[in-house]
Amino acid sequence: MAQQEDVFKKLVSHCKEYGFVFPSSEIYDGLGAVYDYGQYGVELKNNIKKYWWDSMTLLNENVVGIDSAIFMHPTIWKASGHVDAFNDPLIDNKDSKTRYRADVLIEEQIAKYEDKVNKEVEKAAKKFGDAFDEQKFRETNPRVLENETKKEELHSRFAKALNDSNLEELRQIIIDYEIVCPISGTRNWTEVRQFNLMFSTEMGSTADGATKIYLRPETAQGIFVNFLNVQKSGRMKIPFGIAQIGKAFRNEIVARQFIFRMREFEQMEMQFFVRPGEELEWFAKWKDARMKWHKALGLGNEKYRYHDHDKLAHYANAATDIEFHMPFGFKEVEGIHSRTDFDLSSHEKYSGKKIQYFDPDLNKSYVPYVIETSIGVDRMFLSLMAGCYCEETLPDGEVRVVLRLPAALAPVKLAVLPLVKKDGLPEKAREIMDKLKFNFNCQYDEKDSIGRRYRRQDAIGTPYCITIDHDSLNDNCVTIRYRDTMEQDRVKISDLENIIADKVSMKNLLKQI
RNA sequence: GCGAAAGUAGCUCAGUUGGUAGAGCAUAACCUUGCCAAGGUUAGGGUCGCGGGUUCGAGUCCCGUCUUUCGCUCCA
Repeated sequence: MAQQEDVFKKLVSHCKEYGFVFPSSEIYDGLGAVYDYGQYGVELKNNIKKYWWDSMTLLNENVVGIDSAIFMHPTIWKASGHVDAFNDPLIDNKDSKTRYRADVLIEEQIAKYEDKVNKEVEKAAKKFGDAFDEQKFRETNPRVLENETKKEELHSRFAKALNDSNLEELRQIIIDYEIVCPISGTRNWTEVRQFNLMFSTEMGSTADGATKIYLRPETAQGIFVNFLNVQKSGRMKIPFGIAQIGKAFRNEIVARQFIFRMREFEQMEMQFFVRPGEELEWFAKWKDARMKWHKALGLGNEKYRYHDHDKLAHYANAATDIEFHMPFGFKEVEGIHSRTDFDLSSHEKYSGKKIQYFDPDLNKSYVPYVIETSIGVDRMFLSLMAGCYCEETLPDGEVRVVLRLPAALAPVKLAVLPLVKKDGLPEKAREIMDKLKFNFNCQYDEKDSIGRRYRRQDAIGTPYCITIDHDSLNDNCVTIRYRDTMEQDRVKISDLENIIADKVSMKNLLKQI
């Protein structure tokens, strides 16, 4: 484990040192759990997105893409369940380190007062037998009266605090009524906090006319609310899917582990609409298809596994994760969920619009069922970095740091290196650069010894280097050096374009799915 | 959020009982070599996370704060 943490630390350093990922706002001490992608990071990230997008929209005739806005009508988040599901006032006991819902703690206290009253009444009833006048006892017994008063005071304060969403008052109530933690028995409480996982902002330029809107916590809802638009304008027939890549935002309580859990992140989601009753069949199909997509990258099949959910979310009838072996253990990279008709039905209800599909084969209308595949771009990025980062000891004992990224995803495809920076070699190299730069991300480097330049390219995952030497000027050939094997071939300059194009093509990757 | 540890150059780190900052690698320029890092000369780069306090004097001691990492907690 210590060794794995070590690898993780090295990976984070490597990401920063070589321009893949930087902490956000670093010169201002950073911003919690927000990161920026650097010059190589953005290339890798774009390539990941292209790999996914092409695998969805090119390989599946019945999957099309959209790009919906981040801002959406606030009622959408009521329909999806996001507004209500995460609105509880929470408080922590510092001694037992246990988190409670503040409202539940207070309600329990109210119940305790009621219990006390009831016990007094029971006791008296036993004692006095038939002669017991409960009404009178309740009105006169000092202990009953005391508890009743407390209960009522507490209840009205509590109701008012809840109504006003007054979190400080909730805490004050807990302190005033000496409510203790059931585990530690202490009253060492934190502040009461409301954890809403959605970020909100205001739309509208005047303060009083502004509407509270949310930054989307998932991209899926943008697909659901456009279901009819796409289905009708694209003449889509069920089964069909809608894919989308975009930013999502979650105000995580604890965001950690580098880019694994961020507050601003990017999702690649595909919602596949199917006939009711056929959803589990499609669920199995997508589960399989998505795993193939991952394994085609060649990071090693043993690094992936499924994690089937036993406990299902309110909307799902089947769910599984694809987990990747990160340096800190197997972690979720992608989720595949059978979401039933929960979302579309809910939007029907809240919008008042019929959201159904007329199925000519069945000759009837229905609300389609949905299979969702949802993958985090940033997690995918991290799994690639983790899976490809390699410190290799060469036969002479020297250590080589190499990023064995799939060629199709590598930020830089080709480095063009004159063996020496004189004798017309740089000029020849520039000539080759100018021919190839339209096809691939190429990098020219003439600084330092050739060996050192190879290592620099290894560190950013450049799969191919070509070296222009003195012979090149006469025979129009260059050596091509392979990142993974460090072997070299001599090839014609005129063949370079085709050779490299084939090696870095996304097509060859997609064919393996 | 609670608890623990850490924060000094782009990266990894050193810095003695408190006396105004160093190394290796990296970067840039020039010279030299030329197919797998670490040749020579030179240069740039740090208000020691930030703010207060103690002191004649703080990278060092104290307090606060921010950030990061780990554990717990949470995770549609």
